[in-house]
Amino acid sequence: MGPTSMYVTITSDPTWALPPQRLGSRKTKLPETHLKAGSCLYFEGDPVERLYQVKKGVLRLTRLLEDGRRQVIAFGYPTDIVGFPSDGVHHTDCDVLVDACLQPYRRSTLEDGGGDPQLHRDLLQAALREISAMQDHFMMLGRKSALEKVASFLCVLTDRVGQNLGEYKQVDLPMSRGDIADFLGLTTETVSRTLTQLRKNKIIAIDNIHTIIILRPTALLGLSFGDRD
Amino acid sequence: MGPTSMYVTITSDPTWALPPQRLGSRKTKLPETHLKAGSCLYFEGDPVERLYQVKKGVLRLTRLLEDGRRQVIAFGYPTDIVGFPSDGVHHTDCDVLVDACLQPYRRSTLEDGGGDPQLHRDLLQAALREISAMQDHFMMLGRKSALEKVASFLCVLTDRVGQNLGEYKQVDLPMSRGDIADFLGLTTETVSRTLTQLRKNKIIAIDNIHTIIILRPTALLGLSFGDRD
DNA sequence: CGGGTTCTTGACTATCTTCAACGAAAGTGG
DNA sequence: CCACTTTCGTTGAAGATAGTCAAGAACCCG
Repeated sequence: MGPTSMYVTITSDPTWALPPQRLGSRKTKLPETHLKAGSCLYFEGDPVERLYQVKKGVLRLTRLLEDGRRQVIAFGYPTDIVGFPSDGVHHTDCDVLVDACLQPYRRSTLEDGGGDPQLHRDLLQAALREISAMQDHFMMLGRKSALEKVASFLCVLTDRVGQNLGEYKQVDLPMSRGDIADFLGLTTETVSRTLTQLRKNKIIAIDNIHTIIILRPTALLGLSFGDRD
Repeated sequence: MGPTSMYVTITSDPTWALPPQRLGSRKTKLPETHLKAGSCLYFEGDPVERLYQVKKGVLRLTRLLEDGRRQVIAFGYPTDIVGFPSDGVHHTDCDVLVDACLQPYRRSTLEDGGGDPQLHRDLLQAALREISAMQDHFMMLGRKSALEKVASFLCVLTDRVGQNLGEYKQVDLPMSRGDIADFLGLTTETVSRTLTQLRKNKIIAIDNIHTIIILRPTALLGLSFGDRD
């Protein structure tokens, strides 16, 4: 997947496979930012000074409704870019889930090039990929069942940051069940039950709360598309 | 709301109120395109040659899952811009719901300026607004009830293209109930029943299938946020 | 008109949520 | 380092919301 925040979406688009590891040229590069888990990068409504490419760690982008309902918009993993402005301000909160290292870019680089045309192009492409990725996520939120959502989530995360263990795969879930629920439009209870169901069907194993072993990757992928279990 | 496709989202962002009616300067402008209802502007997977600003009419952007499930991504109303590319191809289908007149722009204008910096900036801003609007729509799809979704939909559409009739308002729904359902992540039956419920509670009146009168705009807005009816 | 599509309505069902309890894990202060 | 507290995760039972299936009504188009 490309240099844009992570959406849990099954896409077979092969052009996403090779994200540029380093954007633009090196002139007047801003220093990297290091942030501890639990800290906050920005809040909804803050004026945008910088965009950030995640180098290490995991971020969480959220939006809140007045009555407290919450939607996790995306998780930001390495190579992702977060902080696209709209009318000059942030439209999500952004918190750090896992100690992070971020490369900041000036907002002006996105908006008028700011003397680095290559970086300008890269940031724009990242924004366009973001739009496409969000469209995929619409399908997930609007049209998939709880099982399909959770299966999709595990598949995408495993593809991006999982490890191969022979025929099995393993993936770390640094976020809480509540975060996953708010990302998928479910409740924590439903996420928990769905994981249990996958475990009982021997599709996955739950090594510890934050570490999932994918016992049958192909079966899980099938479930994410709605194949009968 | 700004020059980006319509998402049904309640946002109080005041900066969205004044979309530029004409983007960029006039040099080498492409001729407007006229399309009949029922025709198709592009399909998912088509290479992107042009972006389009809707001048008149209504477009529908959709995405399909292999098994036929469908998600309407957005409806395109006048001032909206549709057709943002990702990796050079379209990621939705785009059909015409109401006879449309479109202003095309070269893809290169978005991607490298193409000799018109102002237009380049405007298109980029439209893309960034699109991201923000989609984030709002996530909240709708993931966290709102059927009643809240339908109420939100009516409110946003009325704000954008409704007419004032004294204390009442009126709005045209050129799309089918199925389109609304696929936009909101519901079934046609649920959309229909929810409209009936609003009618029975005297919040709206259904003049004809495609014309809704908002009898109590404030009450409807309340429902869209989850106030008790 | 007449036939096909779309919309509405009803009865029933399934899925997911809610509420509640319990257990496990993690954080805190002695 | 351990006991205490709190948060987080799992599970169960009950309930609500929205989906499914089916039929009839309204609308549209030739």
